[in-house]
Amino acid sequence: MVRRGLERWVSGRTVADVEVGHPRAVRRHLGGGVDFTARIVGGTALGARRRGKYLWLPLVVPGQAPVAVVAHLGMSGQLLLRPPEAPFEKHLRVRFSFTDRGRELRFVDQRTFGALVVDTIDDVVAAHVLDQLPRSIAHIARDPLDPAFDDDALHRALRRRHTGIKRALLDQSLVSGIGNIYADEALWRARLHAARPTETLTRAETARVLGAVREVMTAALAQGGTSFDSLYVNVNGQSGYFERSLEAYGRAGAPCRRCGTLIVREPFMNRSSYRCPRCQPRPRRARL
DNA sequence: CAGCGTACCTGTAAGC
DNA sequence: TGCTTACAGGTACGCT
Repeated sequence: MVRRGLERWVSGRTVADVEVGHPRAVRRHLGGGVDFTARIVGGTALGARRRGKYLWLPLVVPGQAPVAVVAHLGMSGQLLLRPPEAPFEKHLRVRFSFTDRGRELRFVDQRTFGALVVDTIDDVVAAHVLDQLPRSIAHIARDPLDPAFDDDALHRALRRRHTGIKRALLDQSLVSGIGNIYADEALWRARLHAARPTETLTRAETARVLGAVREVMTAALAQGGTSFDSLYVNVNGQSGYFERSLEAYGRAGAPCRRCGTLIVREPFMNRSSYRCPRCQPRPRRARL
């Protein structure tokens, strides 16, 4: 959704100036804010791409190798398209203005977990810039809704791993786009415990998990989608999804909508997991 | 090297 | 009422 909005609003436009208002927003850019700006001013955006939780804008800069502005929105990040005269948002971190003096792109991020990087794109034939992955996210796997996602390869990768299924689902190098909430929802649907060892997963179980992940992502996408009909690119695609469809996440003490057993909350990696103790019993050999 | 724990940050909500 | 503490989230890095 955000990607589509970006594509529509930013494609073909040339960056006039960049203002980095908060150094933390570019902390993963090695050259710092000055270099971040220098590398993209004068560059023209070719489109907008996404992989997992990352978005990027491939840019052609005259006299330079193509680059990409790579964004991770973290939990609270937004990319907004605002008139230049619009008052600054409280948590405005980075501002991109364009030579056409139209709407500027603003990166707004309350909790500062999001980050922007200017990255190189390897081995580029100019015509294929849009197909290349920026270097910094070369390790990010496809998401399960990607037509090129390989279900069988994931199954084999899981069987090779020695960890719990929830940890694996959160590992963006195995499968991308899944966070704590989607993981809990998918595991509830697939009736699997978070600590189920990945090396013992059957083909049918992997298929069940993948099917569940796809259902959750599709539902979230459908409900989050409403937010982008306004003139800005909104990101908080979960707001609508939160209200209705959650079956496990955040429902501690509430009855499981399949069997009525009370959902429990358990500590997991310094945060929480939610599950139905009856539908998702702890496996004899658990890997958390 | 694979797997696991933790720091990073800030607003909200619960607890005293 | 006002202060303190816990919690939420994804990633990168350090340790075993």
